[in-house]
Formats: sequence, C-alpha cells, structure tokens
Amino acid sequence: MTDTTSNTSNNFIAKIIQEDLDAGRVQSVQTRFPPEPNGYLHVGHAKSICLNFGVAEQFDGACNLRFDDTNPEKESQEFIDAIKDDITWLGYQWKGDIHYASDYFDQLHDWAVELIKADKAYVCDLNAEEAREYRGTLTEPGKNSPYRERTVEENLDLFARMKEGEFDTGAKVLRAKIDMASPNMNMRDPIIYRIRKITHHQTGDKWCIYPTYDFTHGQSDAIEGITHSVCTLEFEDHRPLYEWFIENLPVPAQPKQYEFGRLNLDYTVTSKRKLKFLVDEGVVAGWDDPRMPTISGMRRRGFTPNSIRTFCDMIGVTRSDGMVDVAMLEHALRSDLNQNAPRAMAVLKPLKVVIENLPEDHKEMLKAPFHPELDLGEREMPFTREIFIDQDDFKEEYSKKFKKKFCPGKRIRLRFSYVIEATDYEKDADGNVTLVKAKLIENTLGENPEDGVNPKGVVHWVSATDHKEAELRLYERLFTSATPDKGEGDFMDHVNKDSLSVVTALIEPALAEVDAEANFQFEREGYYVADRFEHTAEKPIFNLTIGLREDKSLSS
RNA sequence: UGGGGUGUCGCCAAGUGGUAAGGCAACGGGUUUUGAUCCCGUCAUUCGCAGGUUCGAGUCCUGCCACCUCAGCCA
Repeated sequence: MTDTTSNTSNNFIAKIIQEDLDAGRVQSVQTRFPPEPNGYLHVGHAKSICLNFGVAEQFDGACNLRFDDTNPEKESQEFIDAIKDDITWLGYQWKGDIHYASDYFDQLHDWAVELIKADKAYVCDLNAEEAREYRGTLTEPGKNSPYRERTVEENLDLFARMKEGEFDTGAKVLRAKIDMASPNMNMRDPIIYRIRKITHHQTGDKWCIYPTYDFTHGQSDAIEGITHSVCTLEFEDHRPLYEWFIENLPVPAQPKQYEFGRLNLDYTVTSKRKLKFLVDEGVVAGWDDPRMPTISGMRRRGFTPNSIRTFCDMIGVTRSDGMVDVAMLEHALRSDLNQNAPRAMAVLKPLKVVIENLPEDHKEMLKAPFHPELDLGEREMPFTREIFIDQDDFKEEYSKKFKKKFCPGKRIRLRFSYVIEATDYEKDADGNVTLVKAKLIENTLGENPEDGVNPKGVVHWVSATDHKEAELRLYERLFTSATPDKGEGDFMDHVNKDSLSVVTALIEPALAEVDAEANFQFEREGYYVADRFEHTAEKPIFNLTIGLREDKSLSS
C-alpha cells in the first residue's frame, strides 16, 4: 500500500512508443483513458488505466482523462464522480483538467458540415430496420441507401434542420459516404450523427443531435494531441474508420490507434451490463459491494491500489485474449498485504479457556508488535485468567493431522503470551467442548518451558473479560463457475447464494480504535479491512479481504 | 462460402534464425511464537497441425485446423 510499482513494462505498446520516440515520429507521449460514464469502473478498466497512465509515466509523457459522453441516454454525473475517485485512488493523476468528448461537439458538428460539403456525408431517412436490411450481412455486400445521392445543398439543409430539432428522434441520421460493399461492416456508410432529444449531463439542452463514437473518438484524440490511442481488441475493425476520419478531416494531429486484449478473469464477470444487472436485481448491495469486481467494490473489500497495479503488471499486455486465473489477483493482494498490513488478533468461534493457576483478578498487559518485520509499533493486550481461543484449536483426541495438538495433557503457545497446558474440559449435551481448563506454565513469556516439553503449536486468543466485539462480513466468490457467462444458461444461474455471511467476532481492544479502510491481518484467520463506510469505534465492522494461504497437504 | 485477429507448460507471458526467461498454480524439502511469511528444489527434447527453406526454425515460406471478433441510430 505504500510503494508504487516500478513501471518499466516492456509490453508491445511500450515498444511501439519507444520506437516512435527513437525514430522521432513523436516528441513526447500523450495517452488518454476514455471511459463512458455509464457505469462503474471494474478490474478490466484497471488494466487499461494502468496501461495508459503507466506508459505515459514510463516515458515522461502524460495521460488525459476524457469522458466519452456521446450517449446521454445512459450516462450520468454519478458515474463521472465515481470514475474520478477510482482513478485517483489507484494512484494516477490525469493531465490538467478533465476532458469531455462533449467539449468538442461544436467542432465535431463543423467537421460534419465539412464532410457534407465535400460530398462525403449525407442525410439518410432510412429507419433502423431498413438501414439494417440495406447494410447487407457478413457475407453479402450492402446496398446503397436511396438517399445516398442527395445534393450537397439538400444535405446541408436537412442536417441544419436536424440540429434545429425539426425532426423526431430516429427520423433521420447523418452517414459518412464510404462503401456499402466493404467487407468491413464499419465502412458501410456508418452513421455519424443521430437525433436524441435528451438533456445531456454536460451540455444540457444545447443539442438534440449527438455524434456517434466513431465520429467522435479519433477526432477527440486529434484535438487533444493524443499520440497513442490505446483501446481493446473489439475496436480493431473500427481502426480503418478511425483513420478515414483523420484523413478526410482537417484535424490538428494524426493520432494512431492500437488495440490490446481485454482482461478476462475467471469466476468473475466484467461486463457493465451484467454488473448493473447484479446491482439492479439486488444480488449485491450496490456497485461498491465488496463482492463486486468494480474498483470501488475491490476498494471496499480491502484491496490496495498497489495490489491492483502489481496484478496488472503480472498479467502483461498482449493482443491474445485469454482467461486469467484469479489466483494471480489473489497472489498480488496477499503479497502486498503480507508485506504491509499490521497484525492483530480476533477470535471467530470462541471457546473459553480458564487458566486455573492464575488469580481471579489477574490482568497483565502484554506487548505485541503490529508487524513481524516492519516497524509499525506495538500494542498492549490484556491477558487474563479467562481467555477465548478458537474452537478449532482444541481437540479431545490427539491426532497426526491436528498439528496444533492442544488436547488434554498437551501444551500450546498463546501467541505473544505464555504456554498453557490443558488439564481438563467440559462438554454440553451435544458433545461439543464448551470449556477448557488449563494451567499456565511459569516463565514461558518469550521463553520455552524449563522442563523442555515444548508446545507443538501457537494459537491466537483474546481476553474473555477484556475484549471488544466486531461484526465480520465474510465473503466468498460471487460465482460458483469459473466461466459464469459462458456455456448454456444464464450467468445468474451461477451466482453463489452463500457469498456473504456475517458473524460476530471477539477482537482485542486496540482493534476497535482503527480508522475506516485500515487493512489488518487477523493472525491465522486472514486479511480484513475496517469497512470504508460503516465501521465505527462503537460498532467495529470488518470485511474479509482474503483468507491466508492454506497448507493443502493438511486437512484439519 | 466475407473481413479482421489470436494460437509457446494447467493459467498469464518472454522469445524478432543459433539451439525454450519469468510469474501464478501444483508438488517435494527446510526455517518459523501466524498450518502465514521466508528459503531451497521439481515442473515444455518442445512452441495449434502438416509440409518446406536453412548447417541450424517457436522464430522464414506454404497449406490446414481451432478459437475470438464484426451485421446498435451503444461505446
């Protein structure tokens, strides 16, 4: 959570940039991250952010944040604010002010008029269905629109009237005049302006015609002096069109588009539509639910910016589309948390232990460091006659698999405390152990027993009379299938019904005082984070970020 | 029967004619007051397949196969 990644990636984009710099094709690097504000950013966007901002940093260039807001129907300010937060949290800073494609609507409109004047664009009256028929199919060429040969004057007049709001939504569109027989569907006279009588979150009611993505993106890149316009593979077919506009319009620069393979993570869906569905259906509590693969969800789950950036470094950037194992994300997370998160103790399934050779009112403050290697200071923990350990750490029967071996007559080390020996225990009617009686072995604070009978294990504990309670929200993966959106059936069929469980845990007093979003490792339990929004000292709430890696050769 | 892409270990990924990096996972072993961490070791005679060029090919050529992607007035 401290140091940022090295940022010396050598992926193919970085190589292209290096070559362009060496050959003098560009003087400095300018990239951009262009989200549409119609949803929250997810882990796939994180890959793009790390690439675009990372490569700019690497070559001493800059990266712009530009909202691709050409479709007011689905966009909103809420998403704009959330996206800004996410990028900042990840540790990146865009150059100067935020840009909006809508900043360029005037220029875009003028360029559309230029195109009409050059007889390279025309107003078409075909409705959506007719347009589809005229477009042809993947294997058959399209047919020219009957409106394709309108005169420049007529087109100019019609387009002006579209702009004035004279026609209904969908009644007319402006199309580029390219080639209805092109094997590339995007070149079959693509629509560049459509009528949408909707208030825009940035431009209000100034416009009732809006440019399409294709007519907006490349020109916006040119206006901003973007040198390397990096997008995902599905836009590859759009590159000829991107270039067509750059070549046929008097744009101020010649940006180039490059595509990389988007991130696919197993056990995860990364599609705004599906994520929105999970939110709308109430499967999760919101876009920032800790189970969501959104940046804000991951943040609330306890991911650190560094862990996400490290993950992006690990997976690389290529043009091949693959499925990344979530274990890689989990590794990056654990690795960062292991190095930086303070440790503390919490007992989830309490089992009382009475240390009978200690006086009733025994209370001793024991010091324990917050981290095994880092100097994060230390805290004091009250050690008393009655304590709680976890139910799983005591067994009636001695066995080879049970490595702790805290059983009747056996000893155990209480972490940062003394060694105790079980002398007796009690059970309830169902046969569950309800109490363990023990004796403390003298002089074992920081020392092994003088009689040479060393404990076989170490367990975490908390005072039975001096502790705090905390709500723990335990999360599991949201989907039971590695590929929830593949194969037959709906992705909703693979939702894990038990992805959230809430338990009350007993925590050491010092833990109640921590700030929201503080990451901790609860020793031998896992990594937890104080909930960003609901954690308070009065009612501590921690989210399970991820469990500790487990030795799978032992069962328990 | 169209166009555009991609195919190197279970997963990600280096490699750009000179004899297969690294990470994740997995599996052994060691250390340990967290069954964590850490450490050490094992893990592709082979690069989608088949031919060809070459002293030599994952890298060049030819053919084939598989998978992804494109027919929104979404981005």
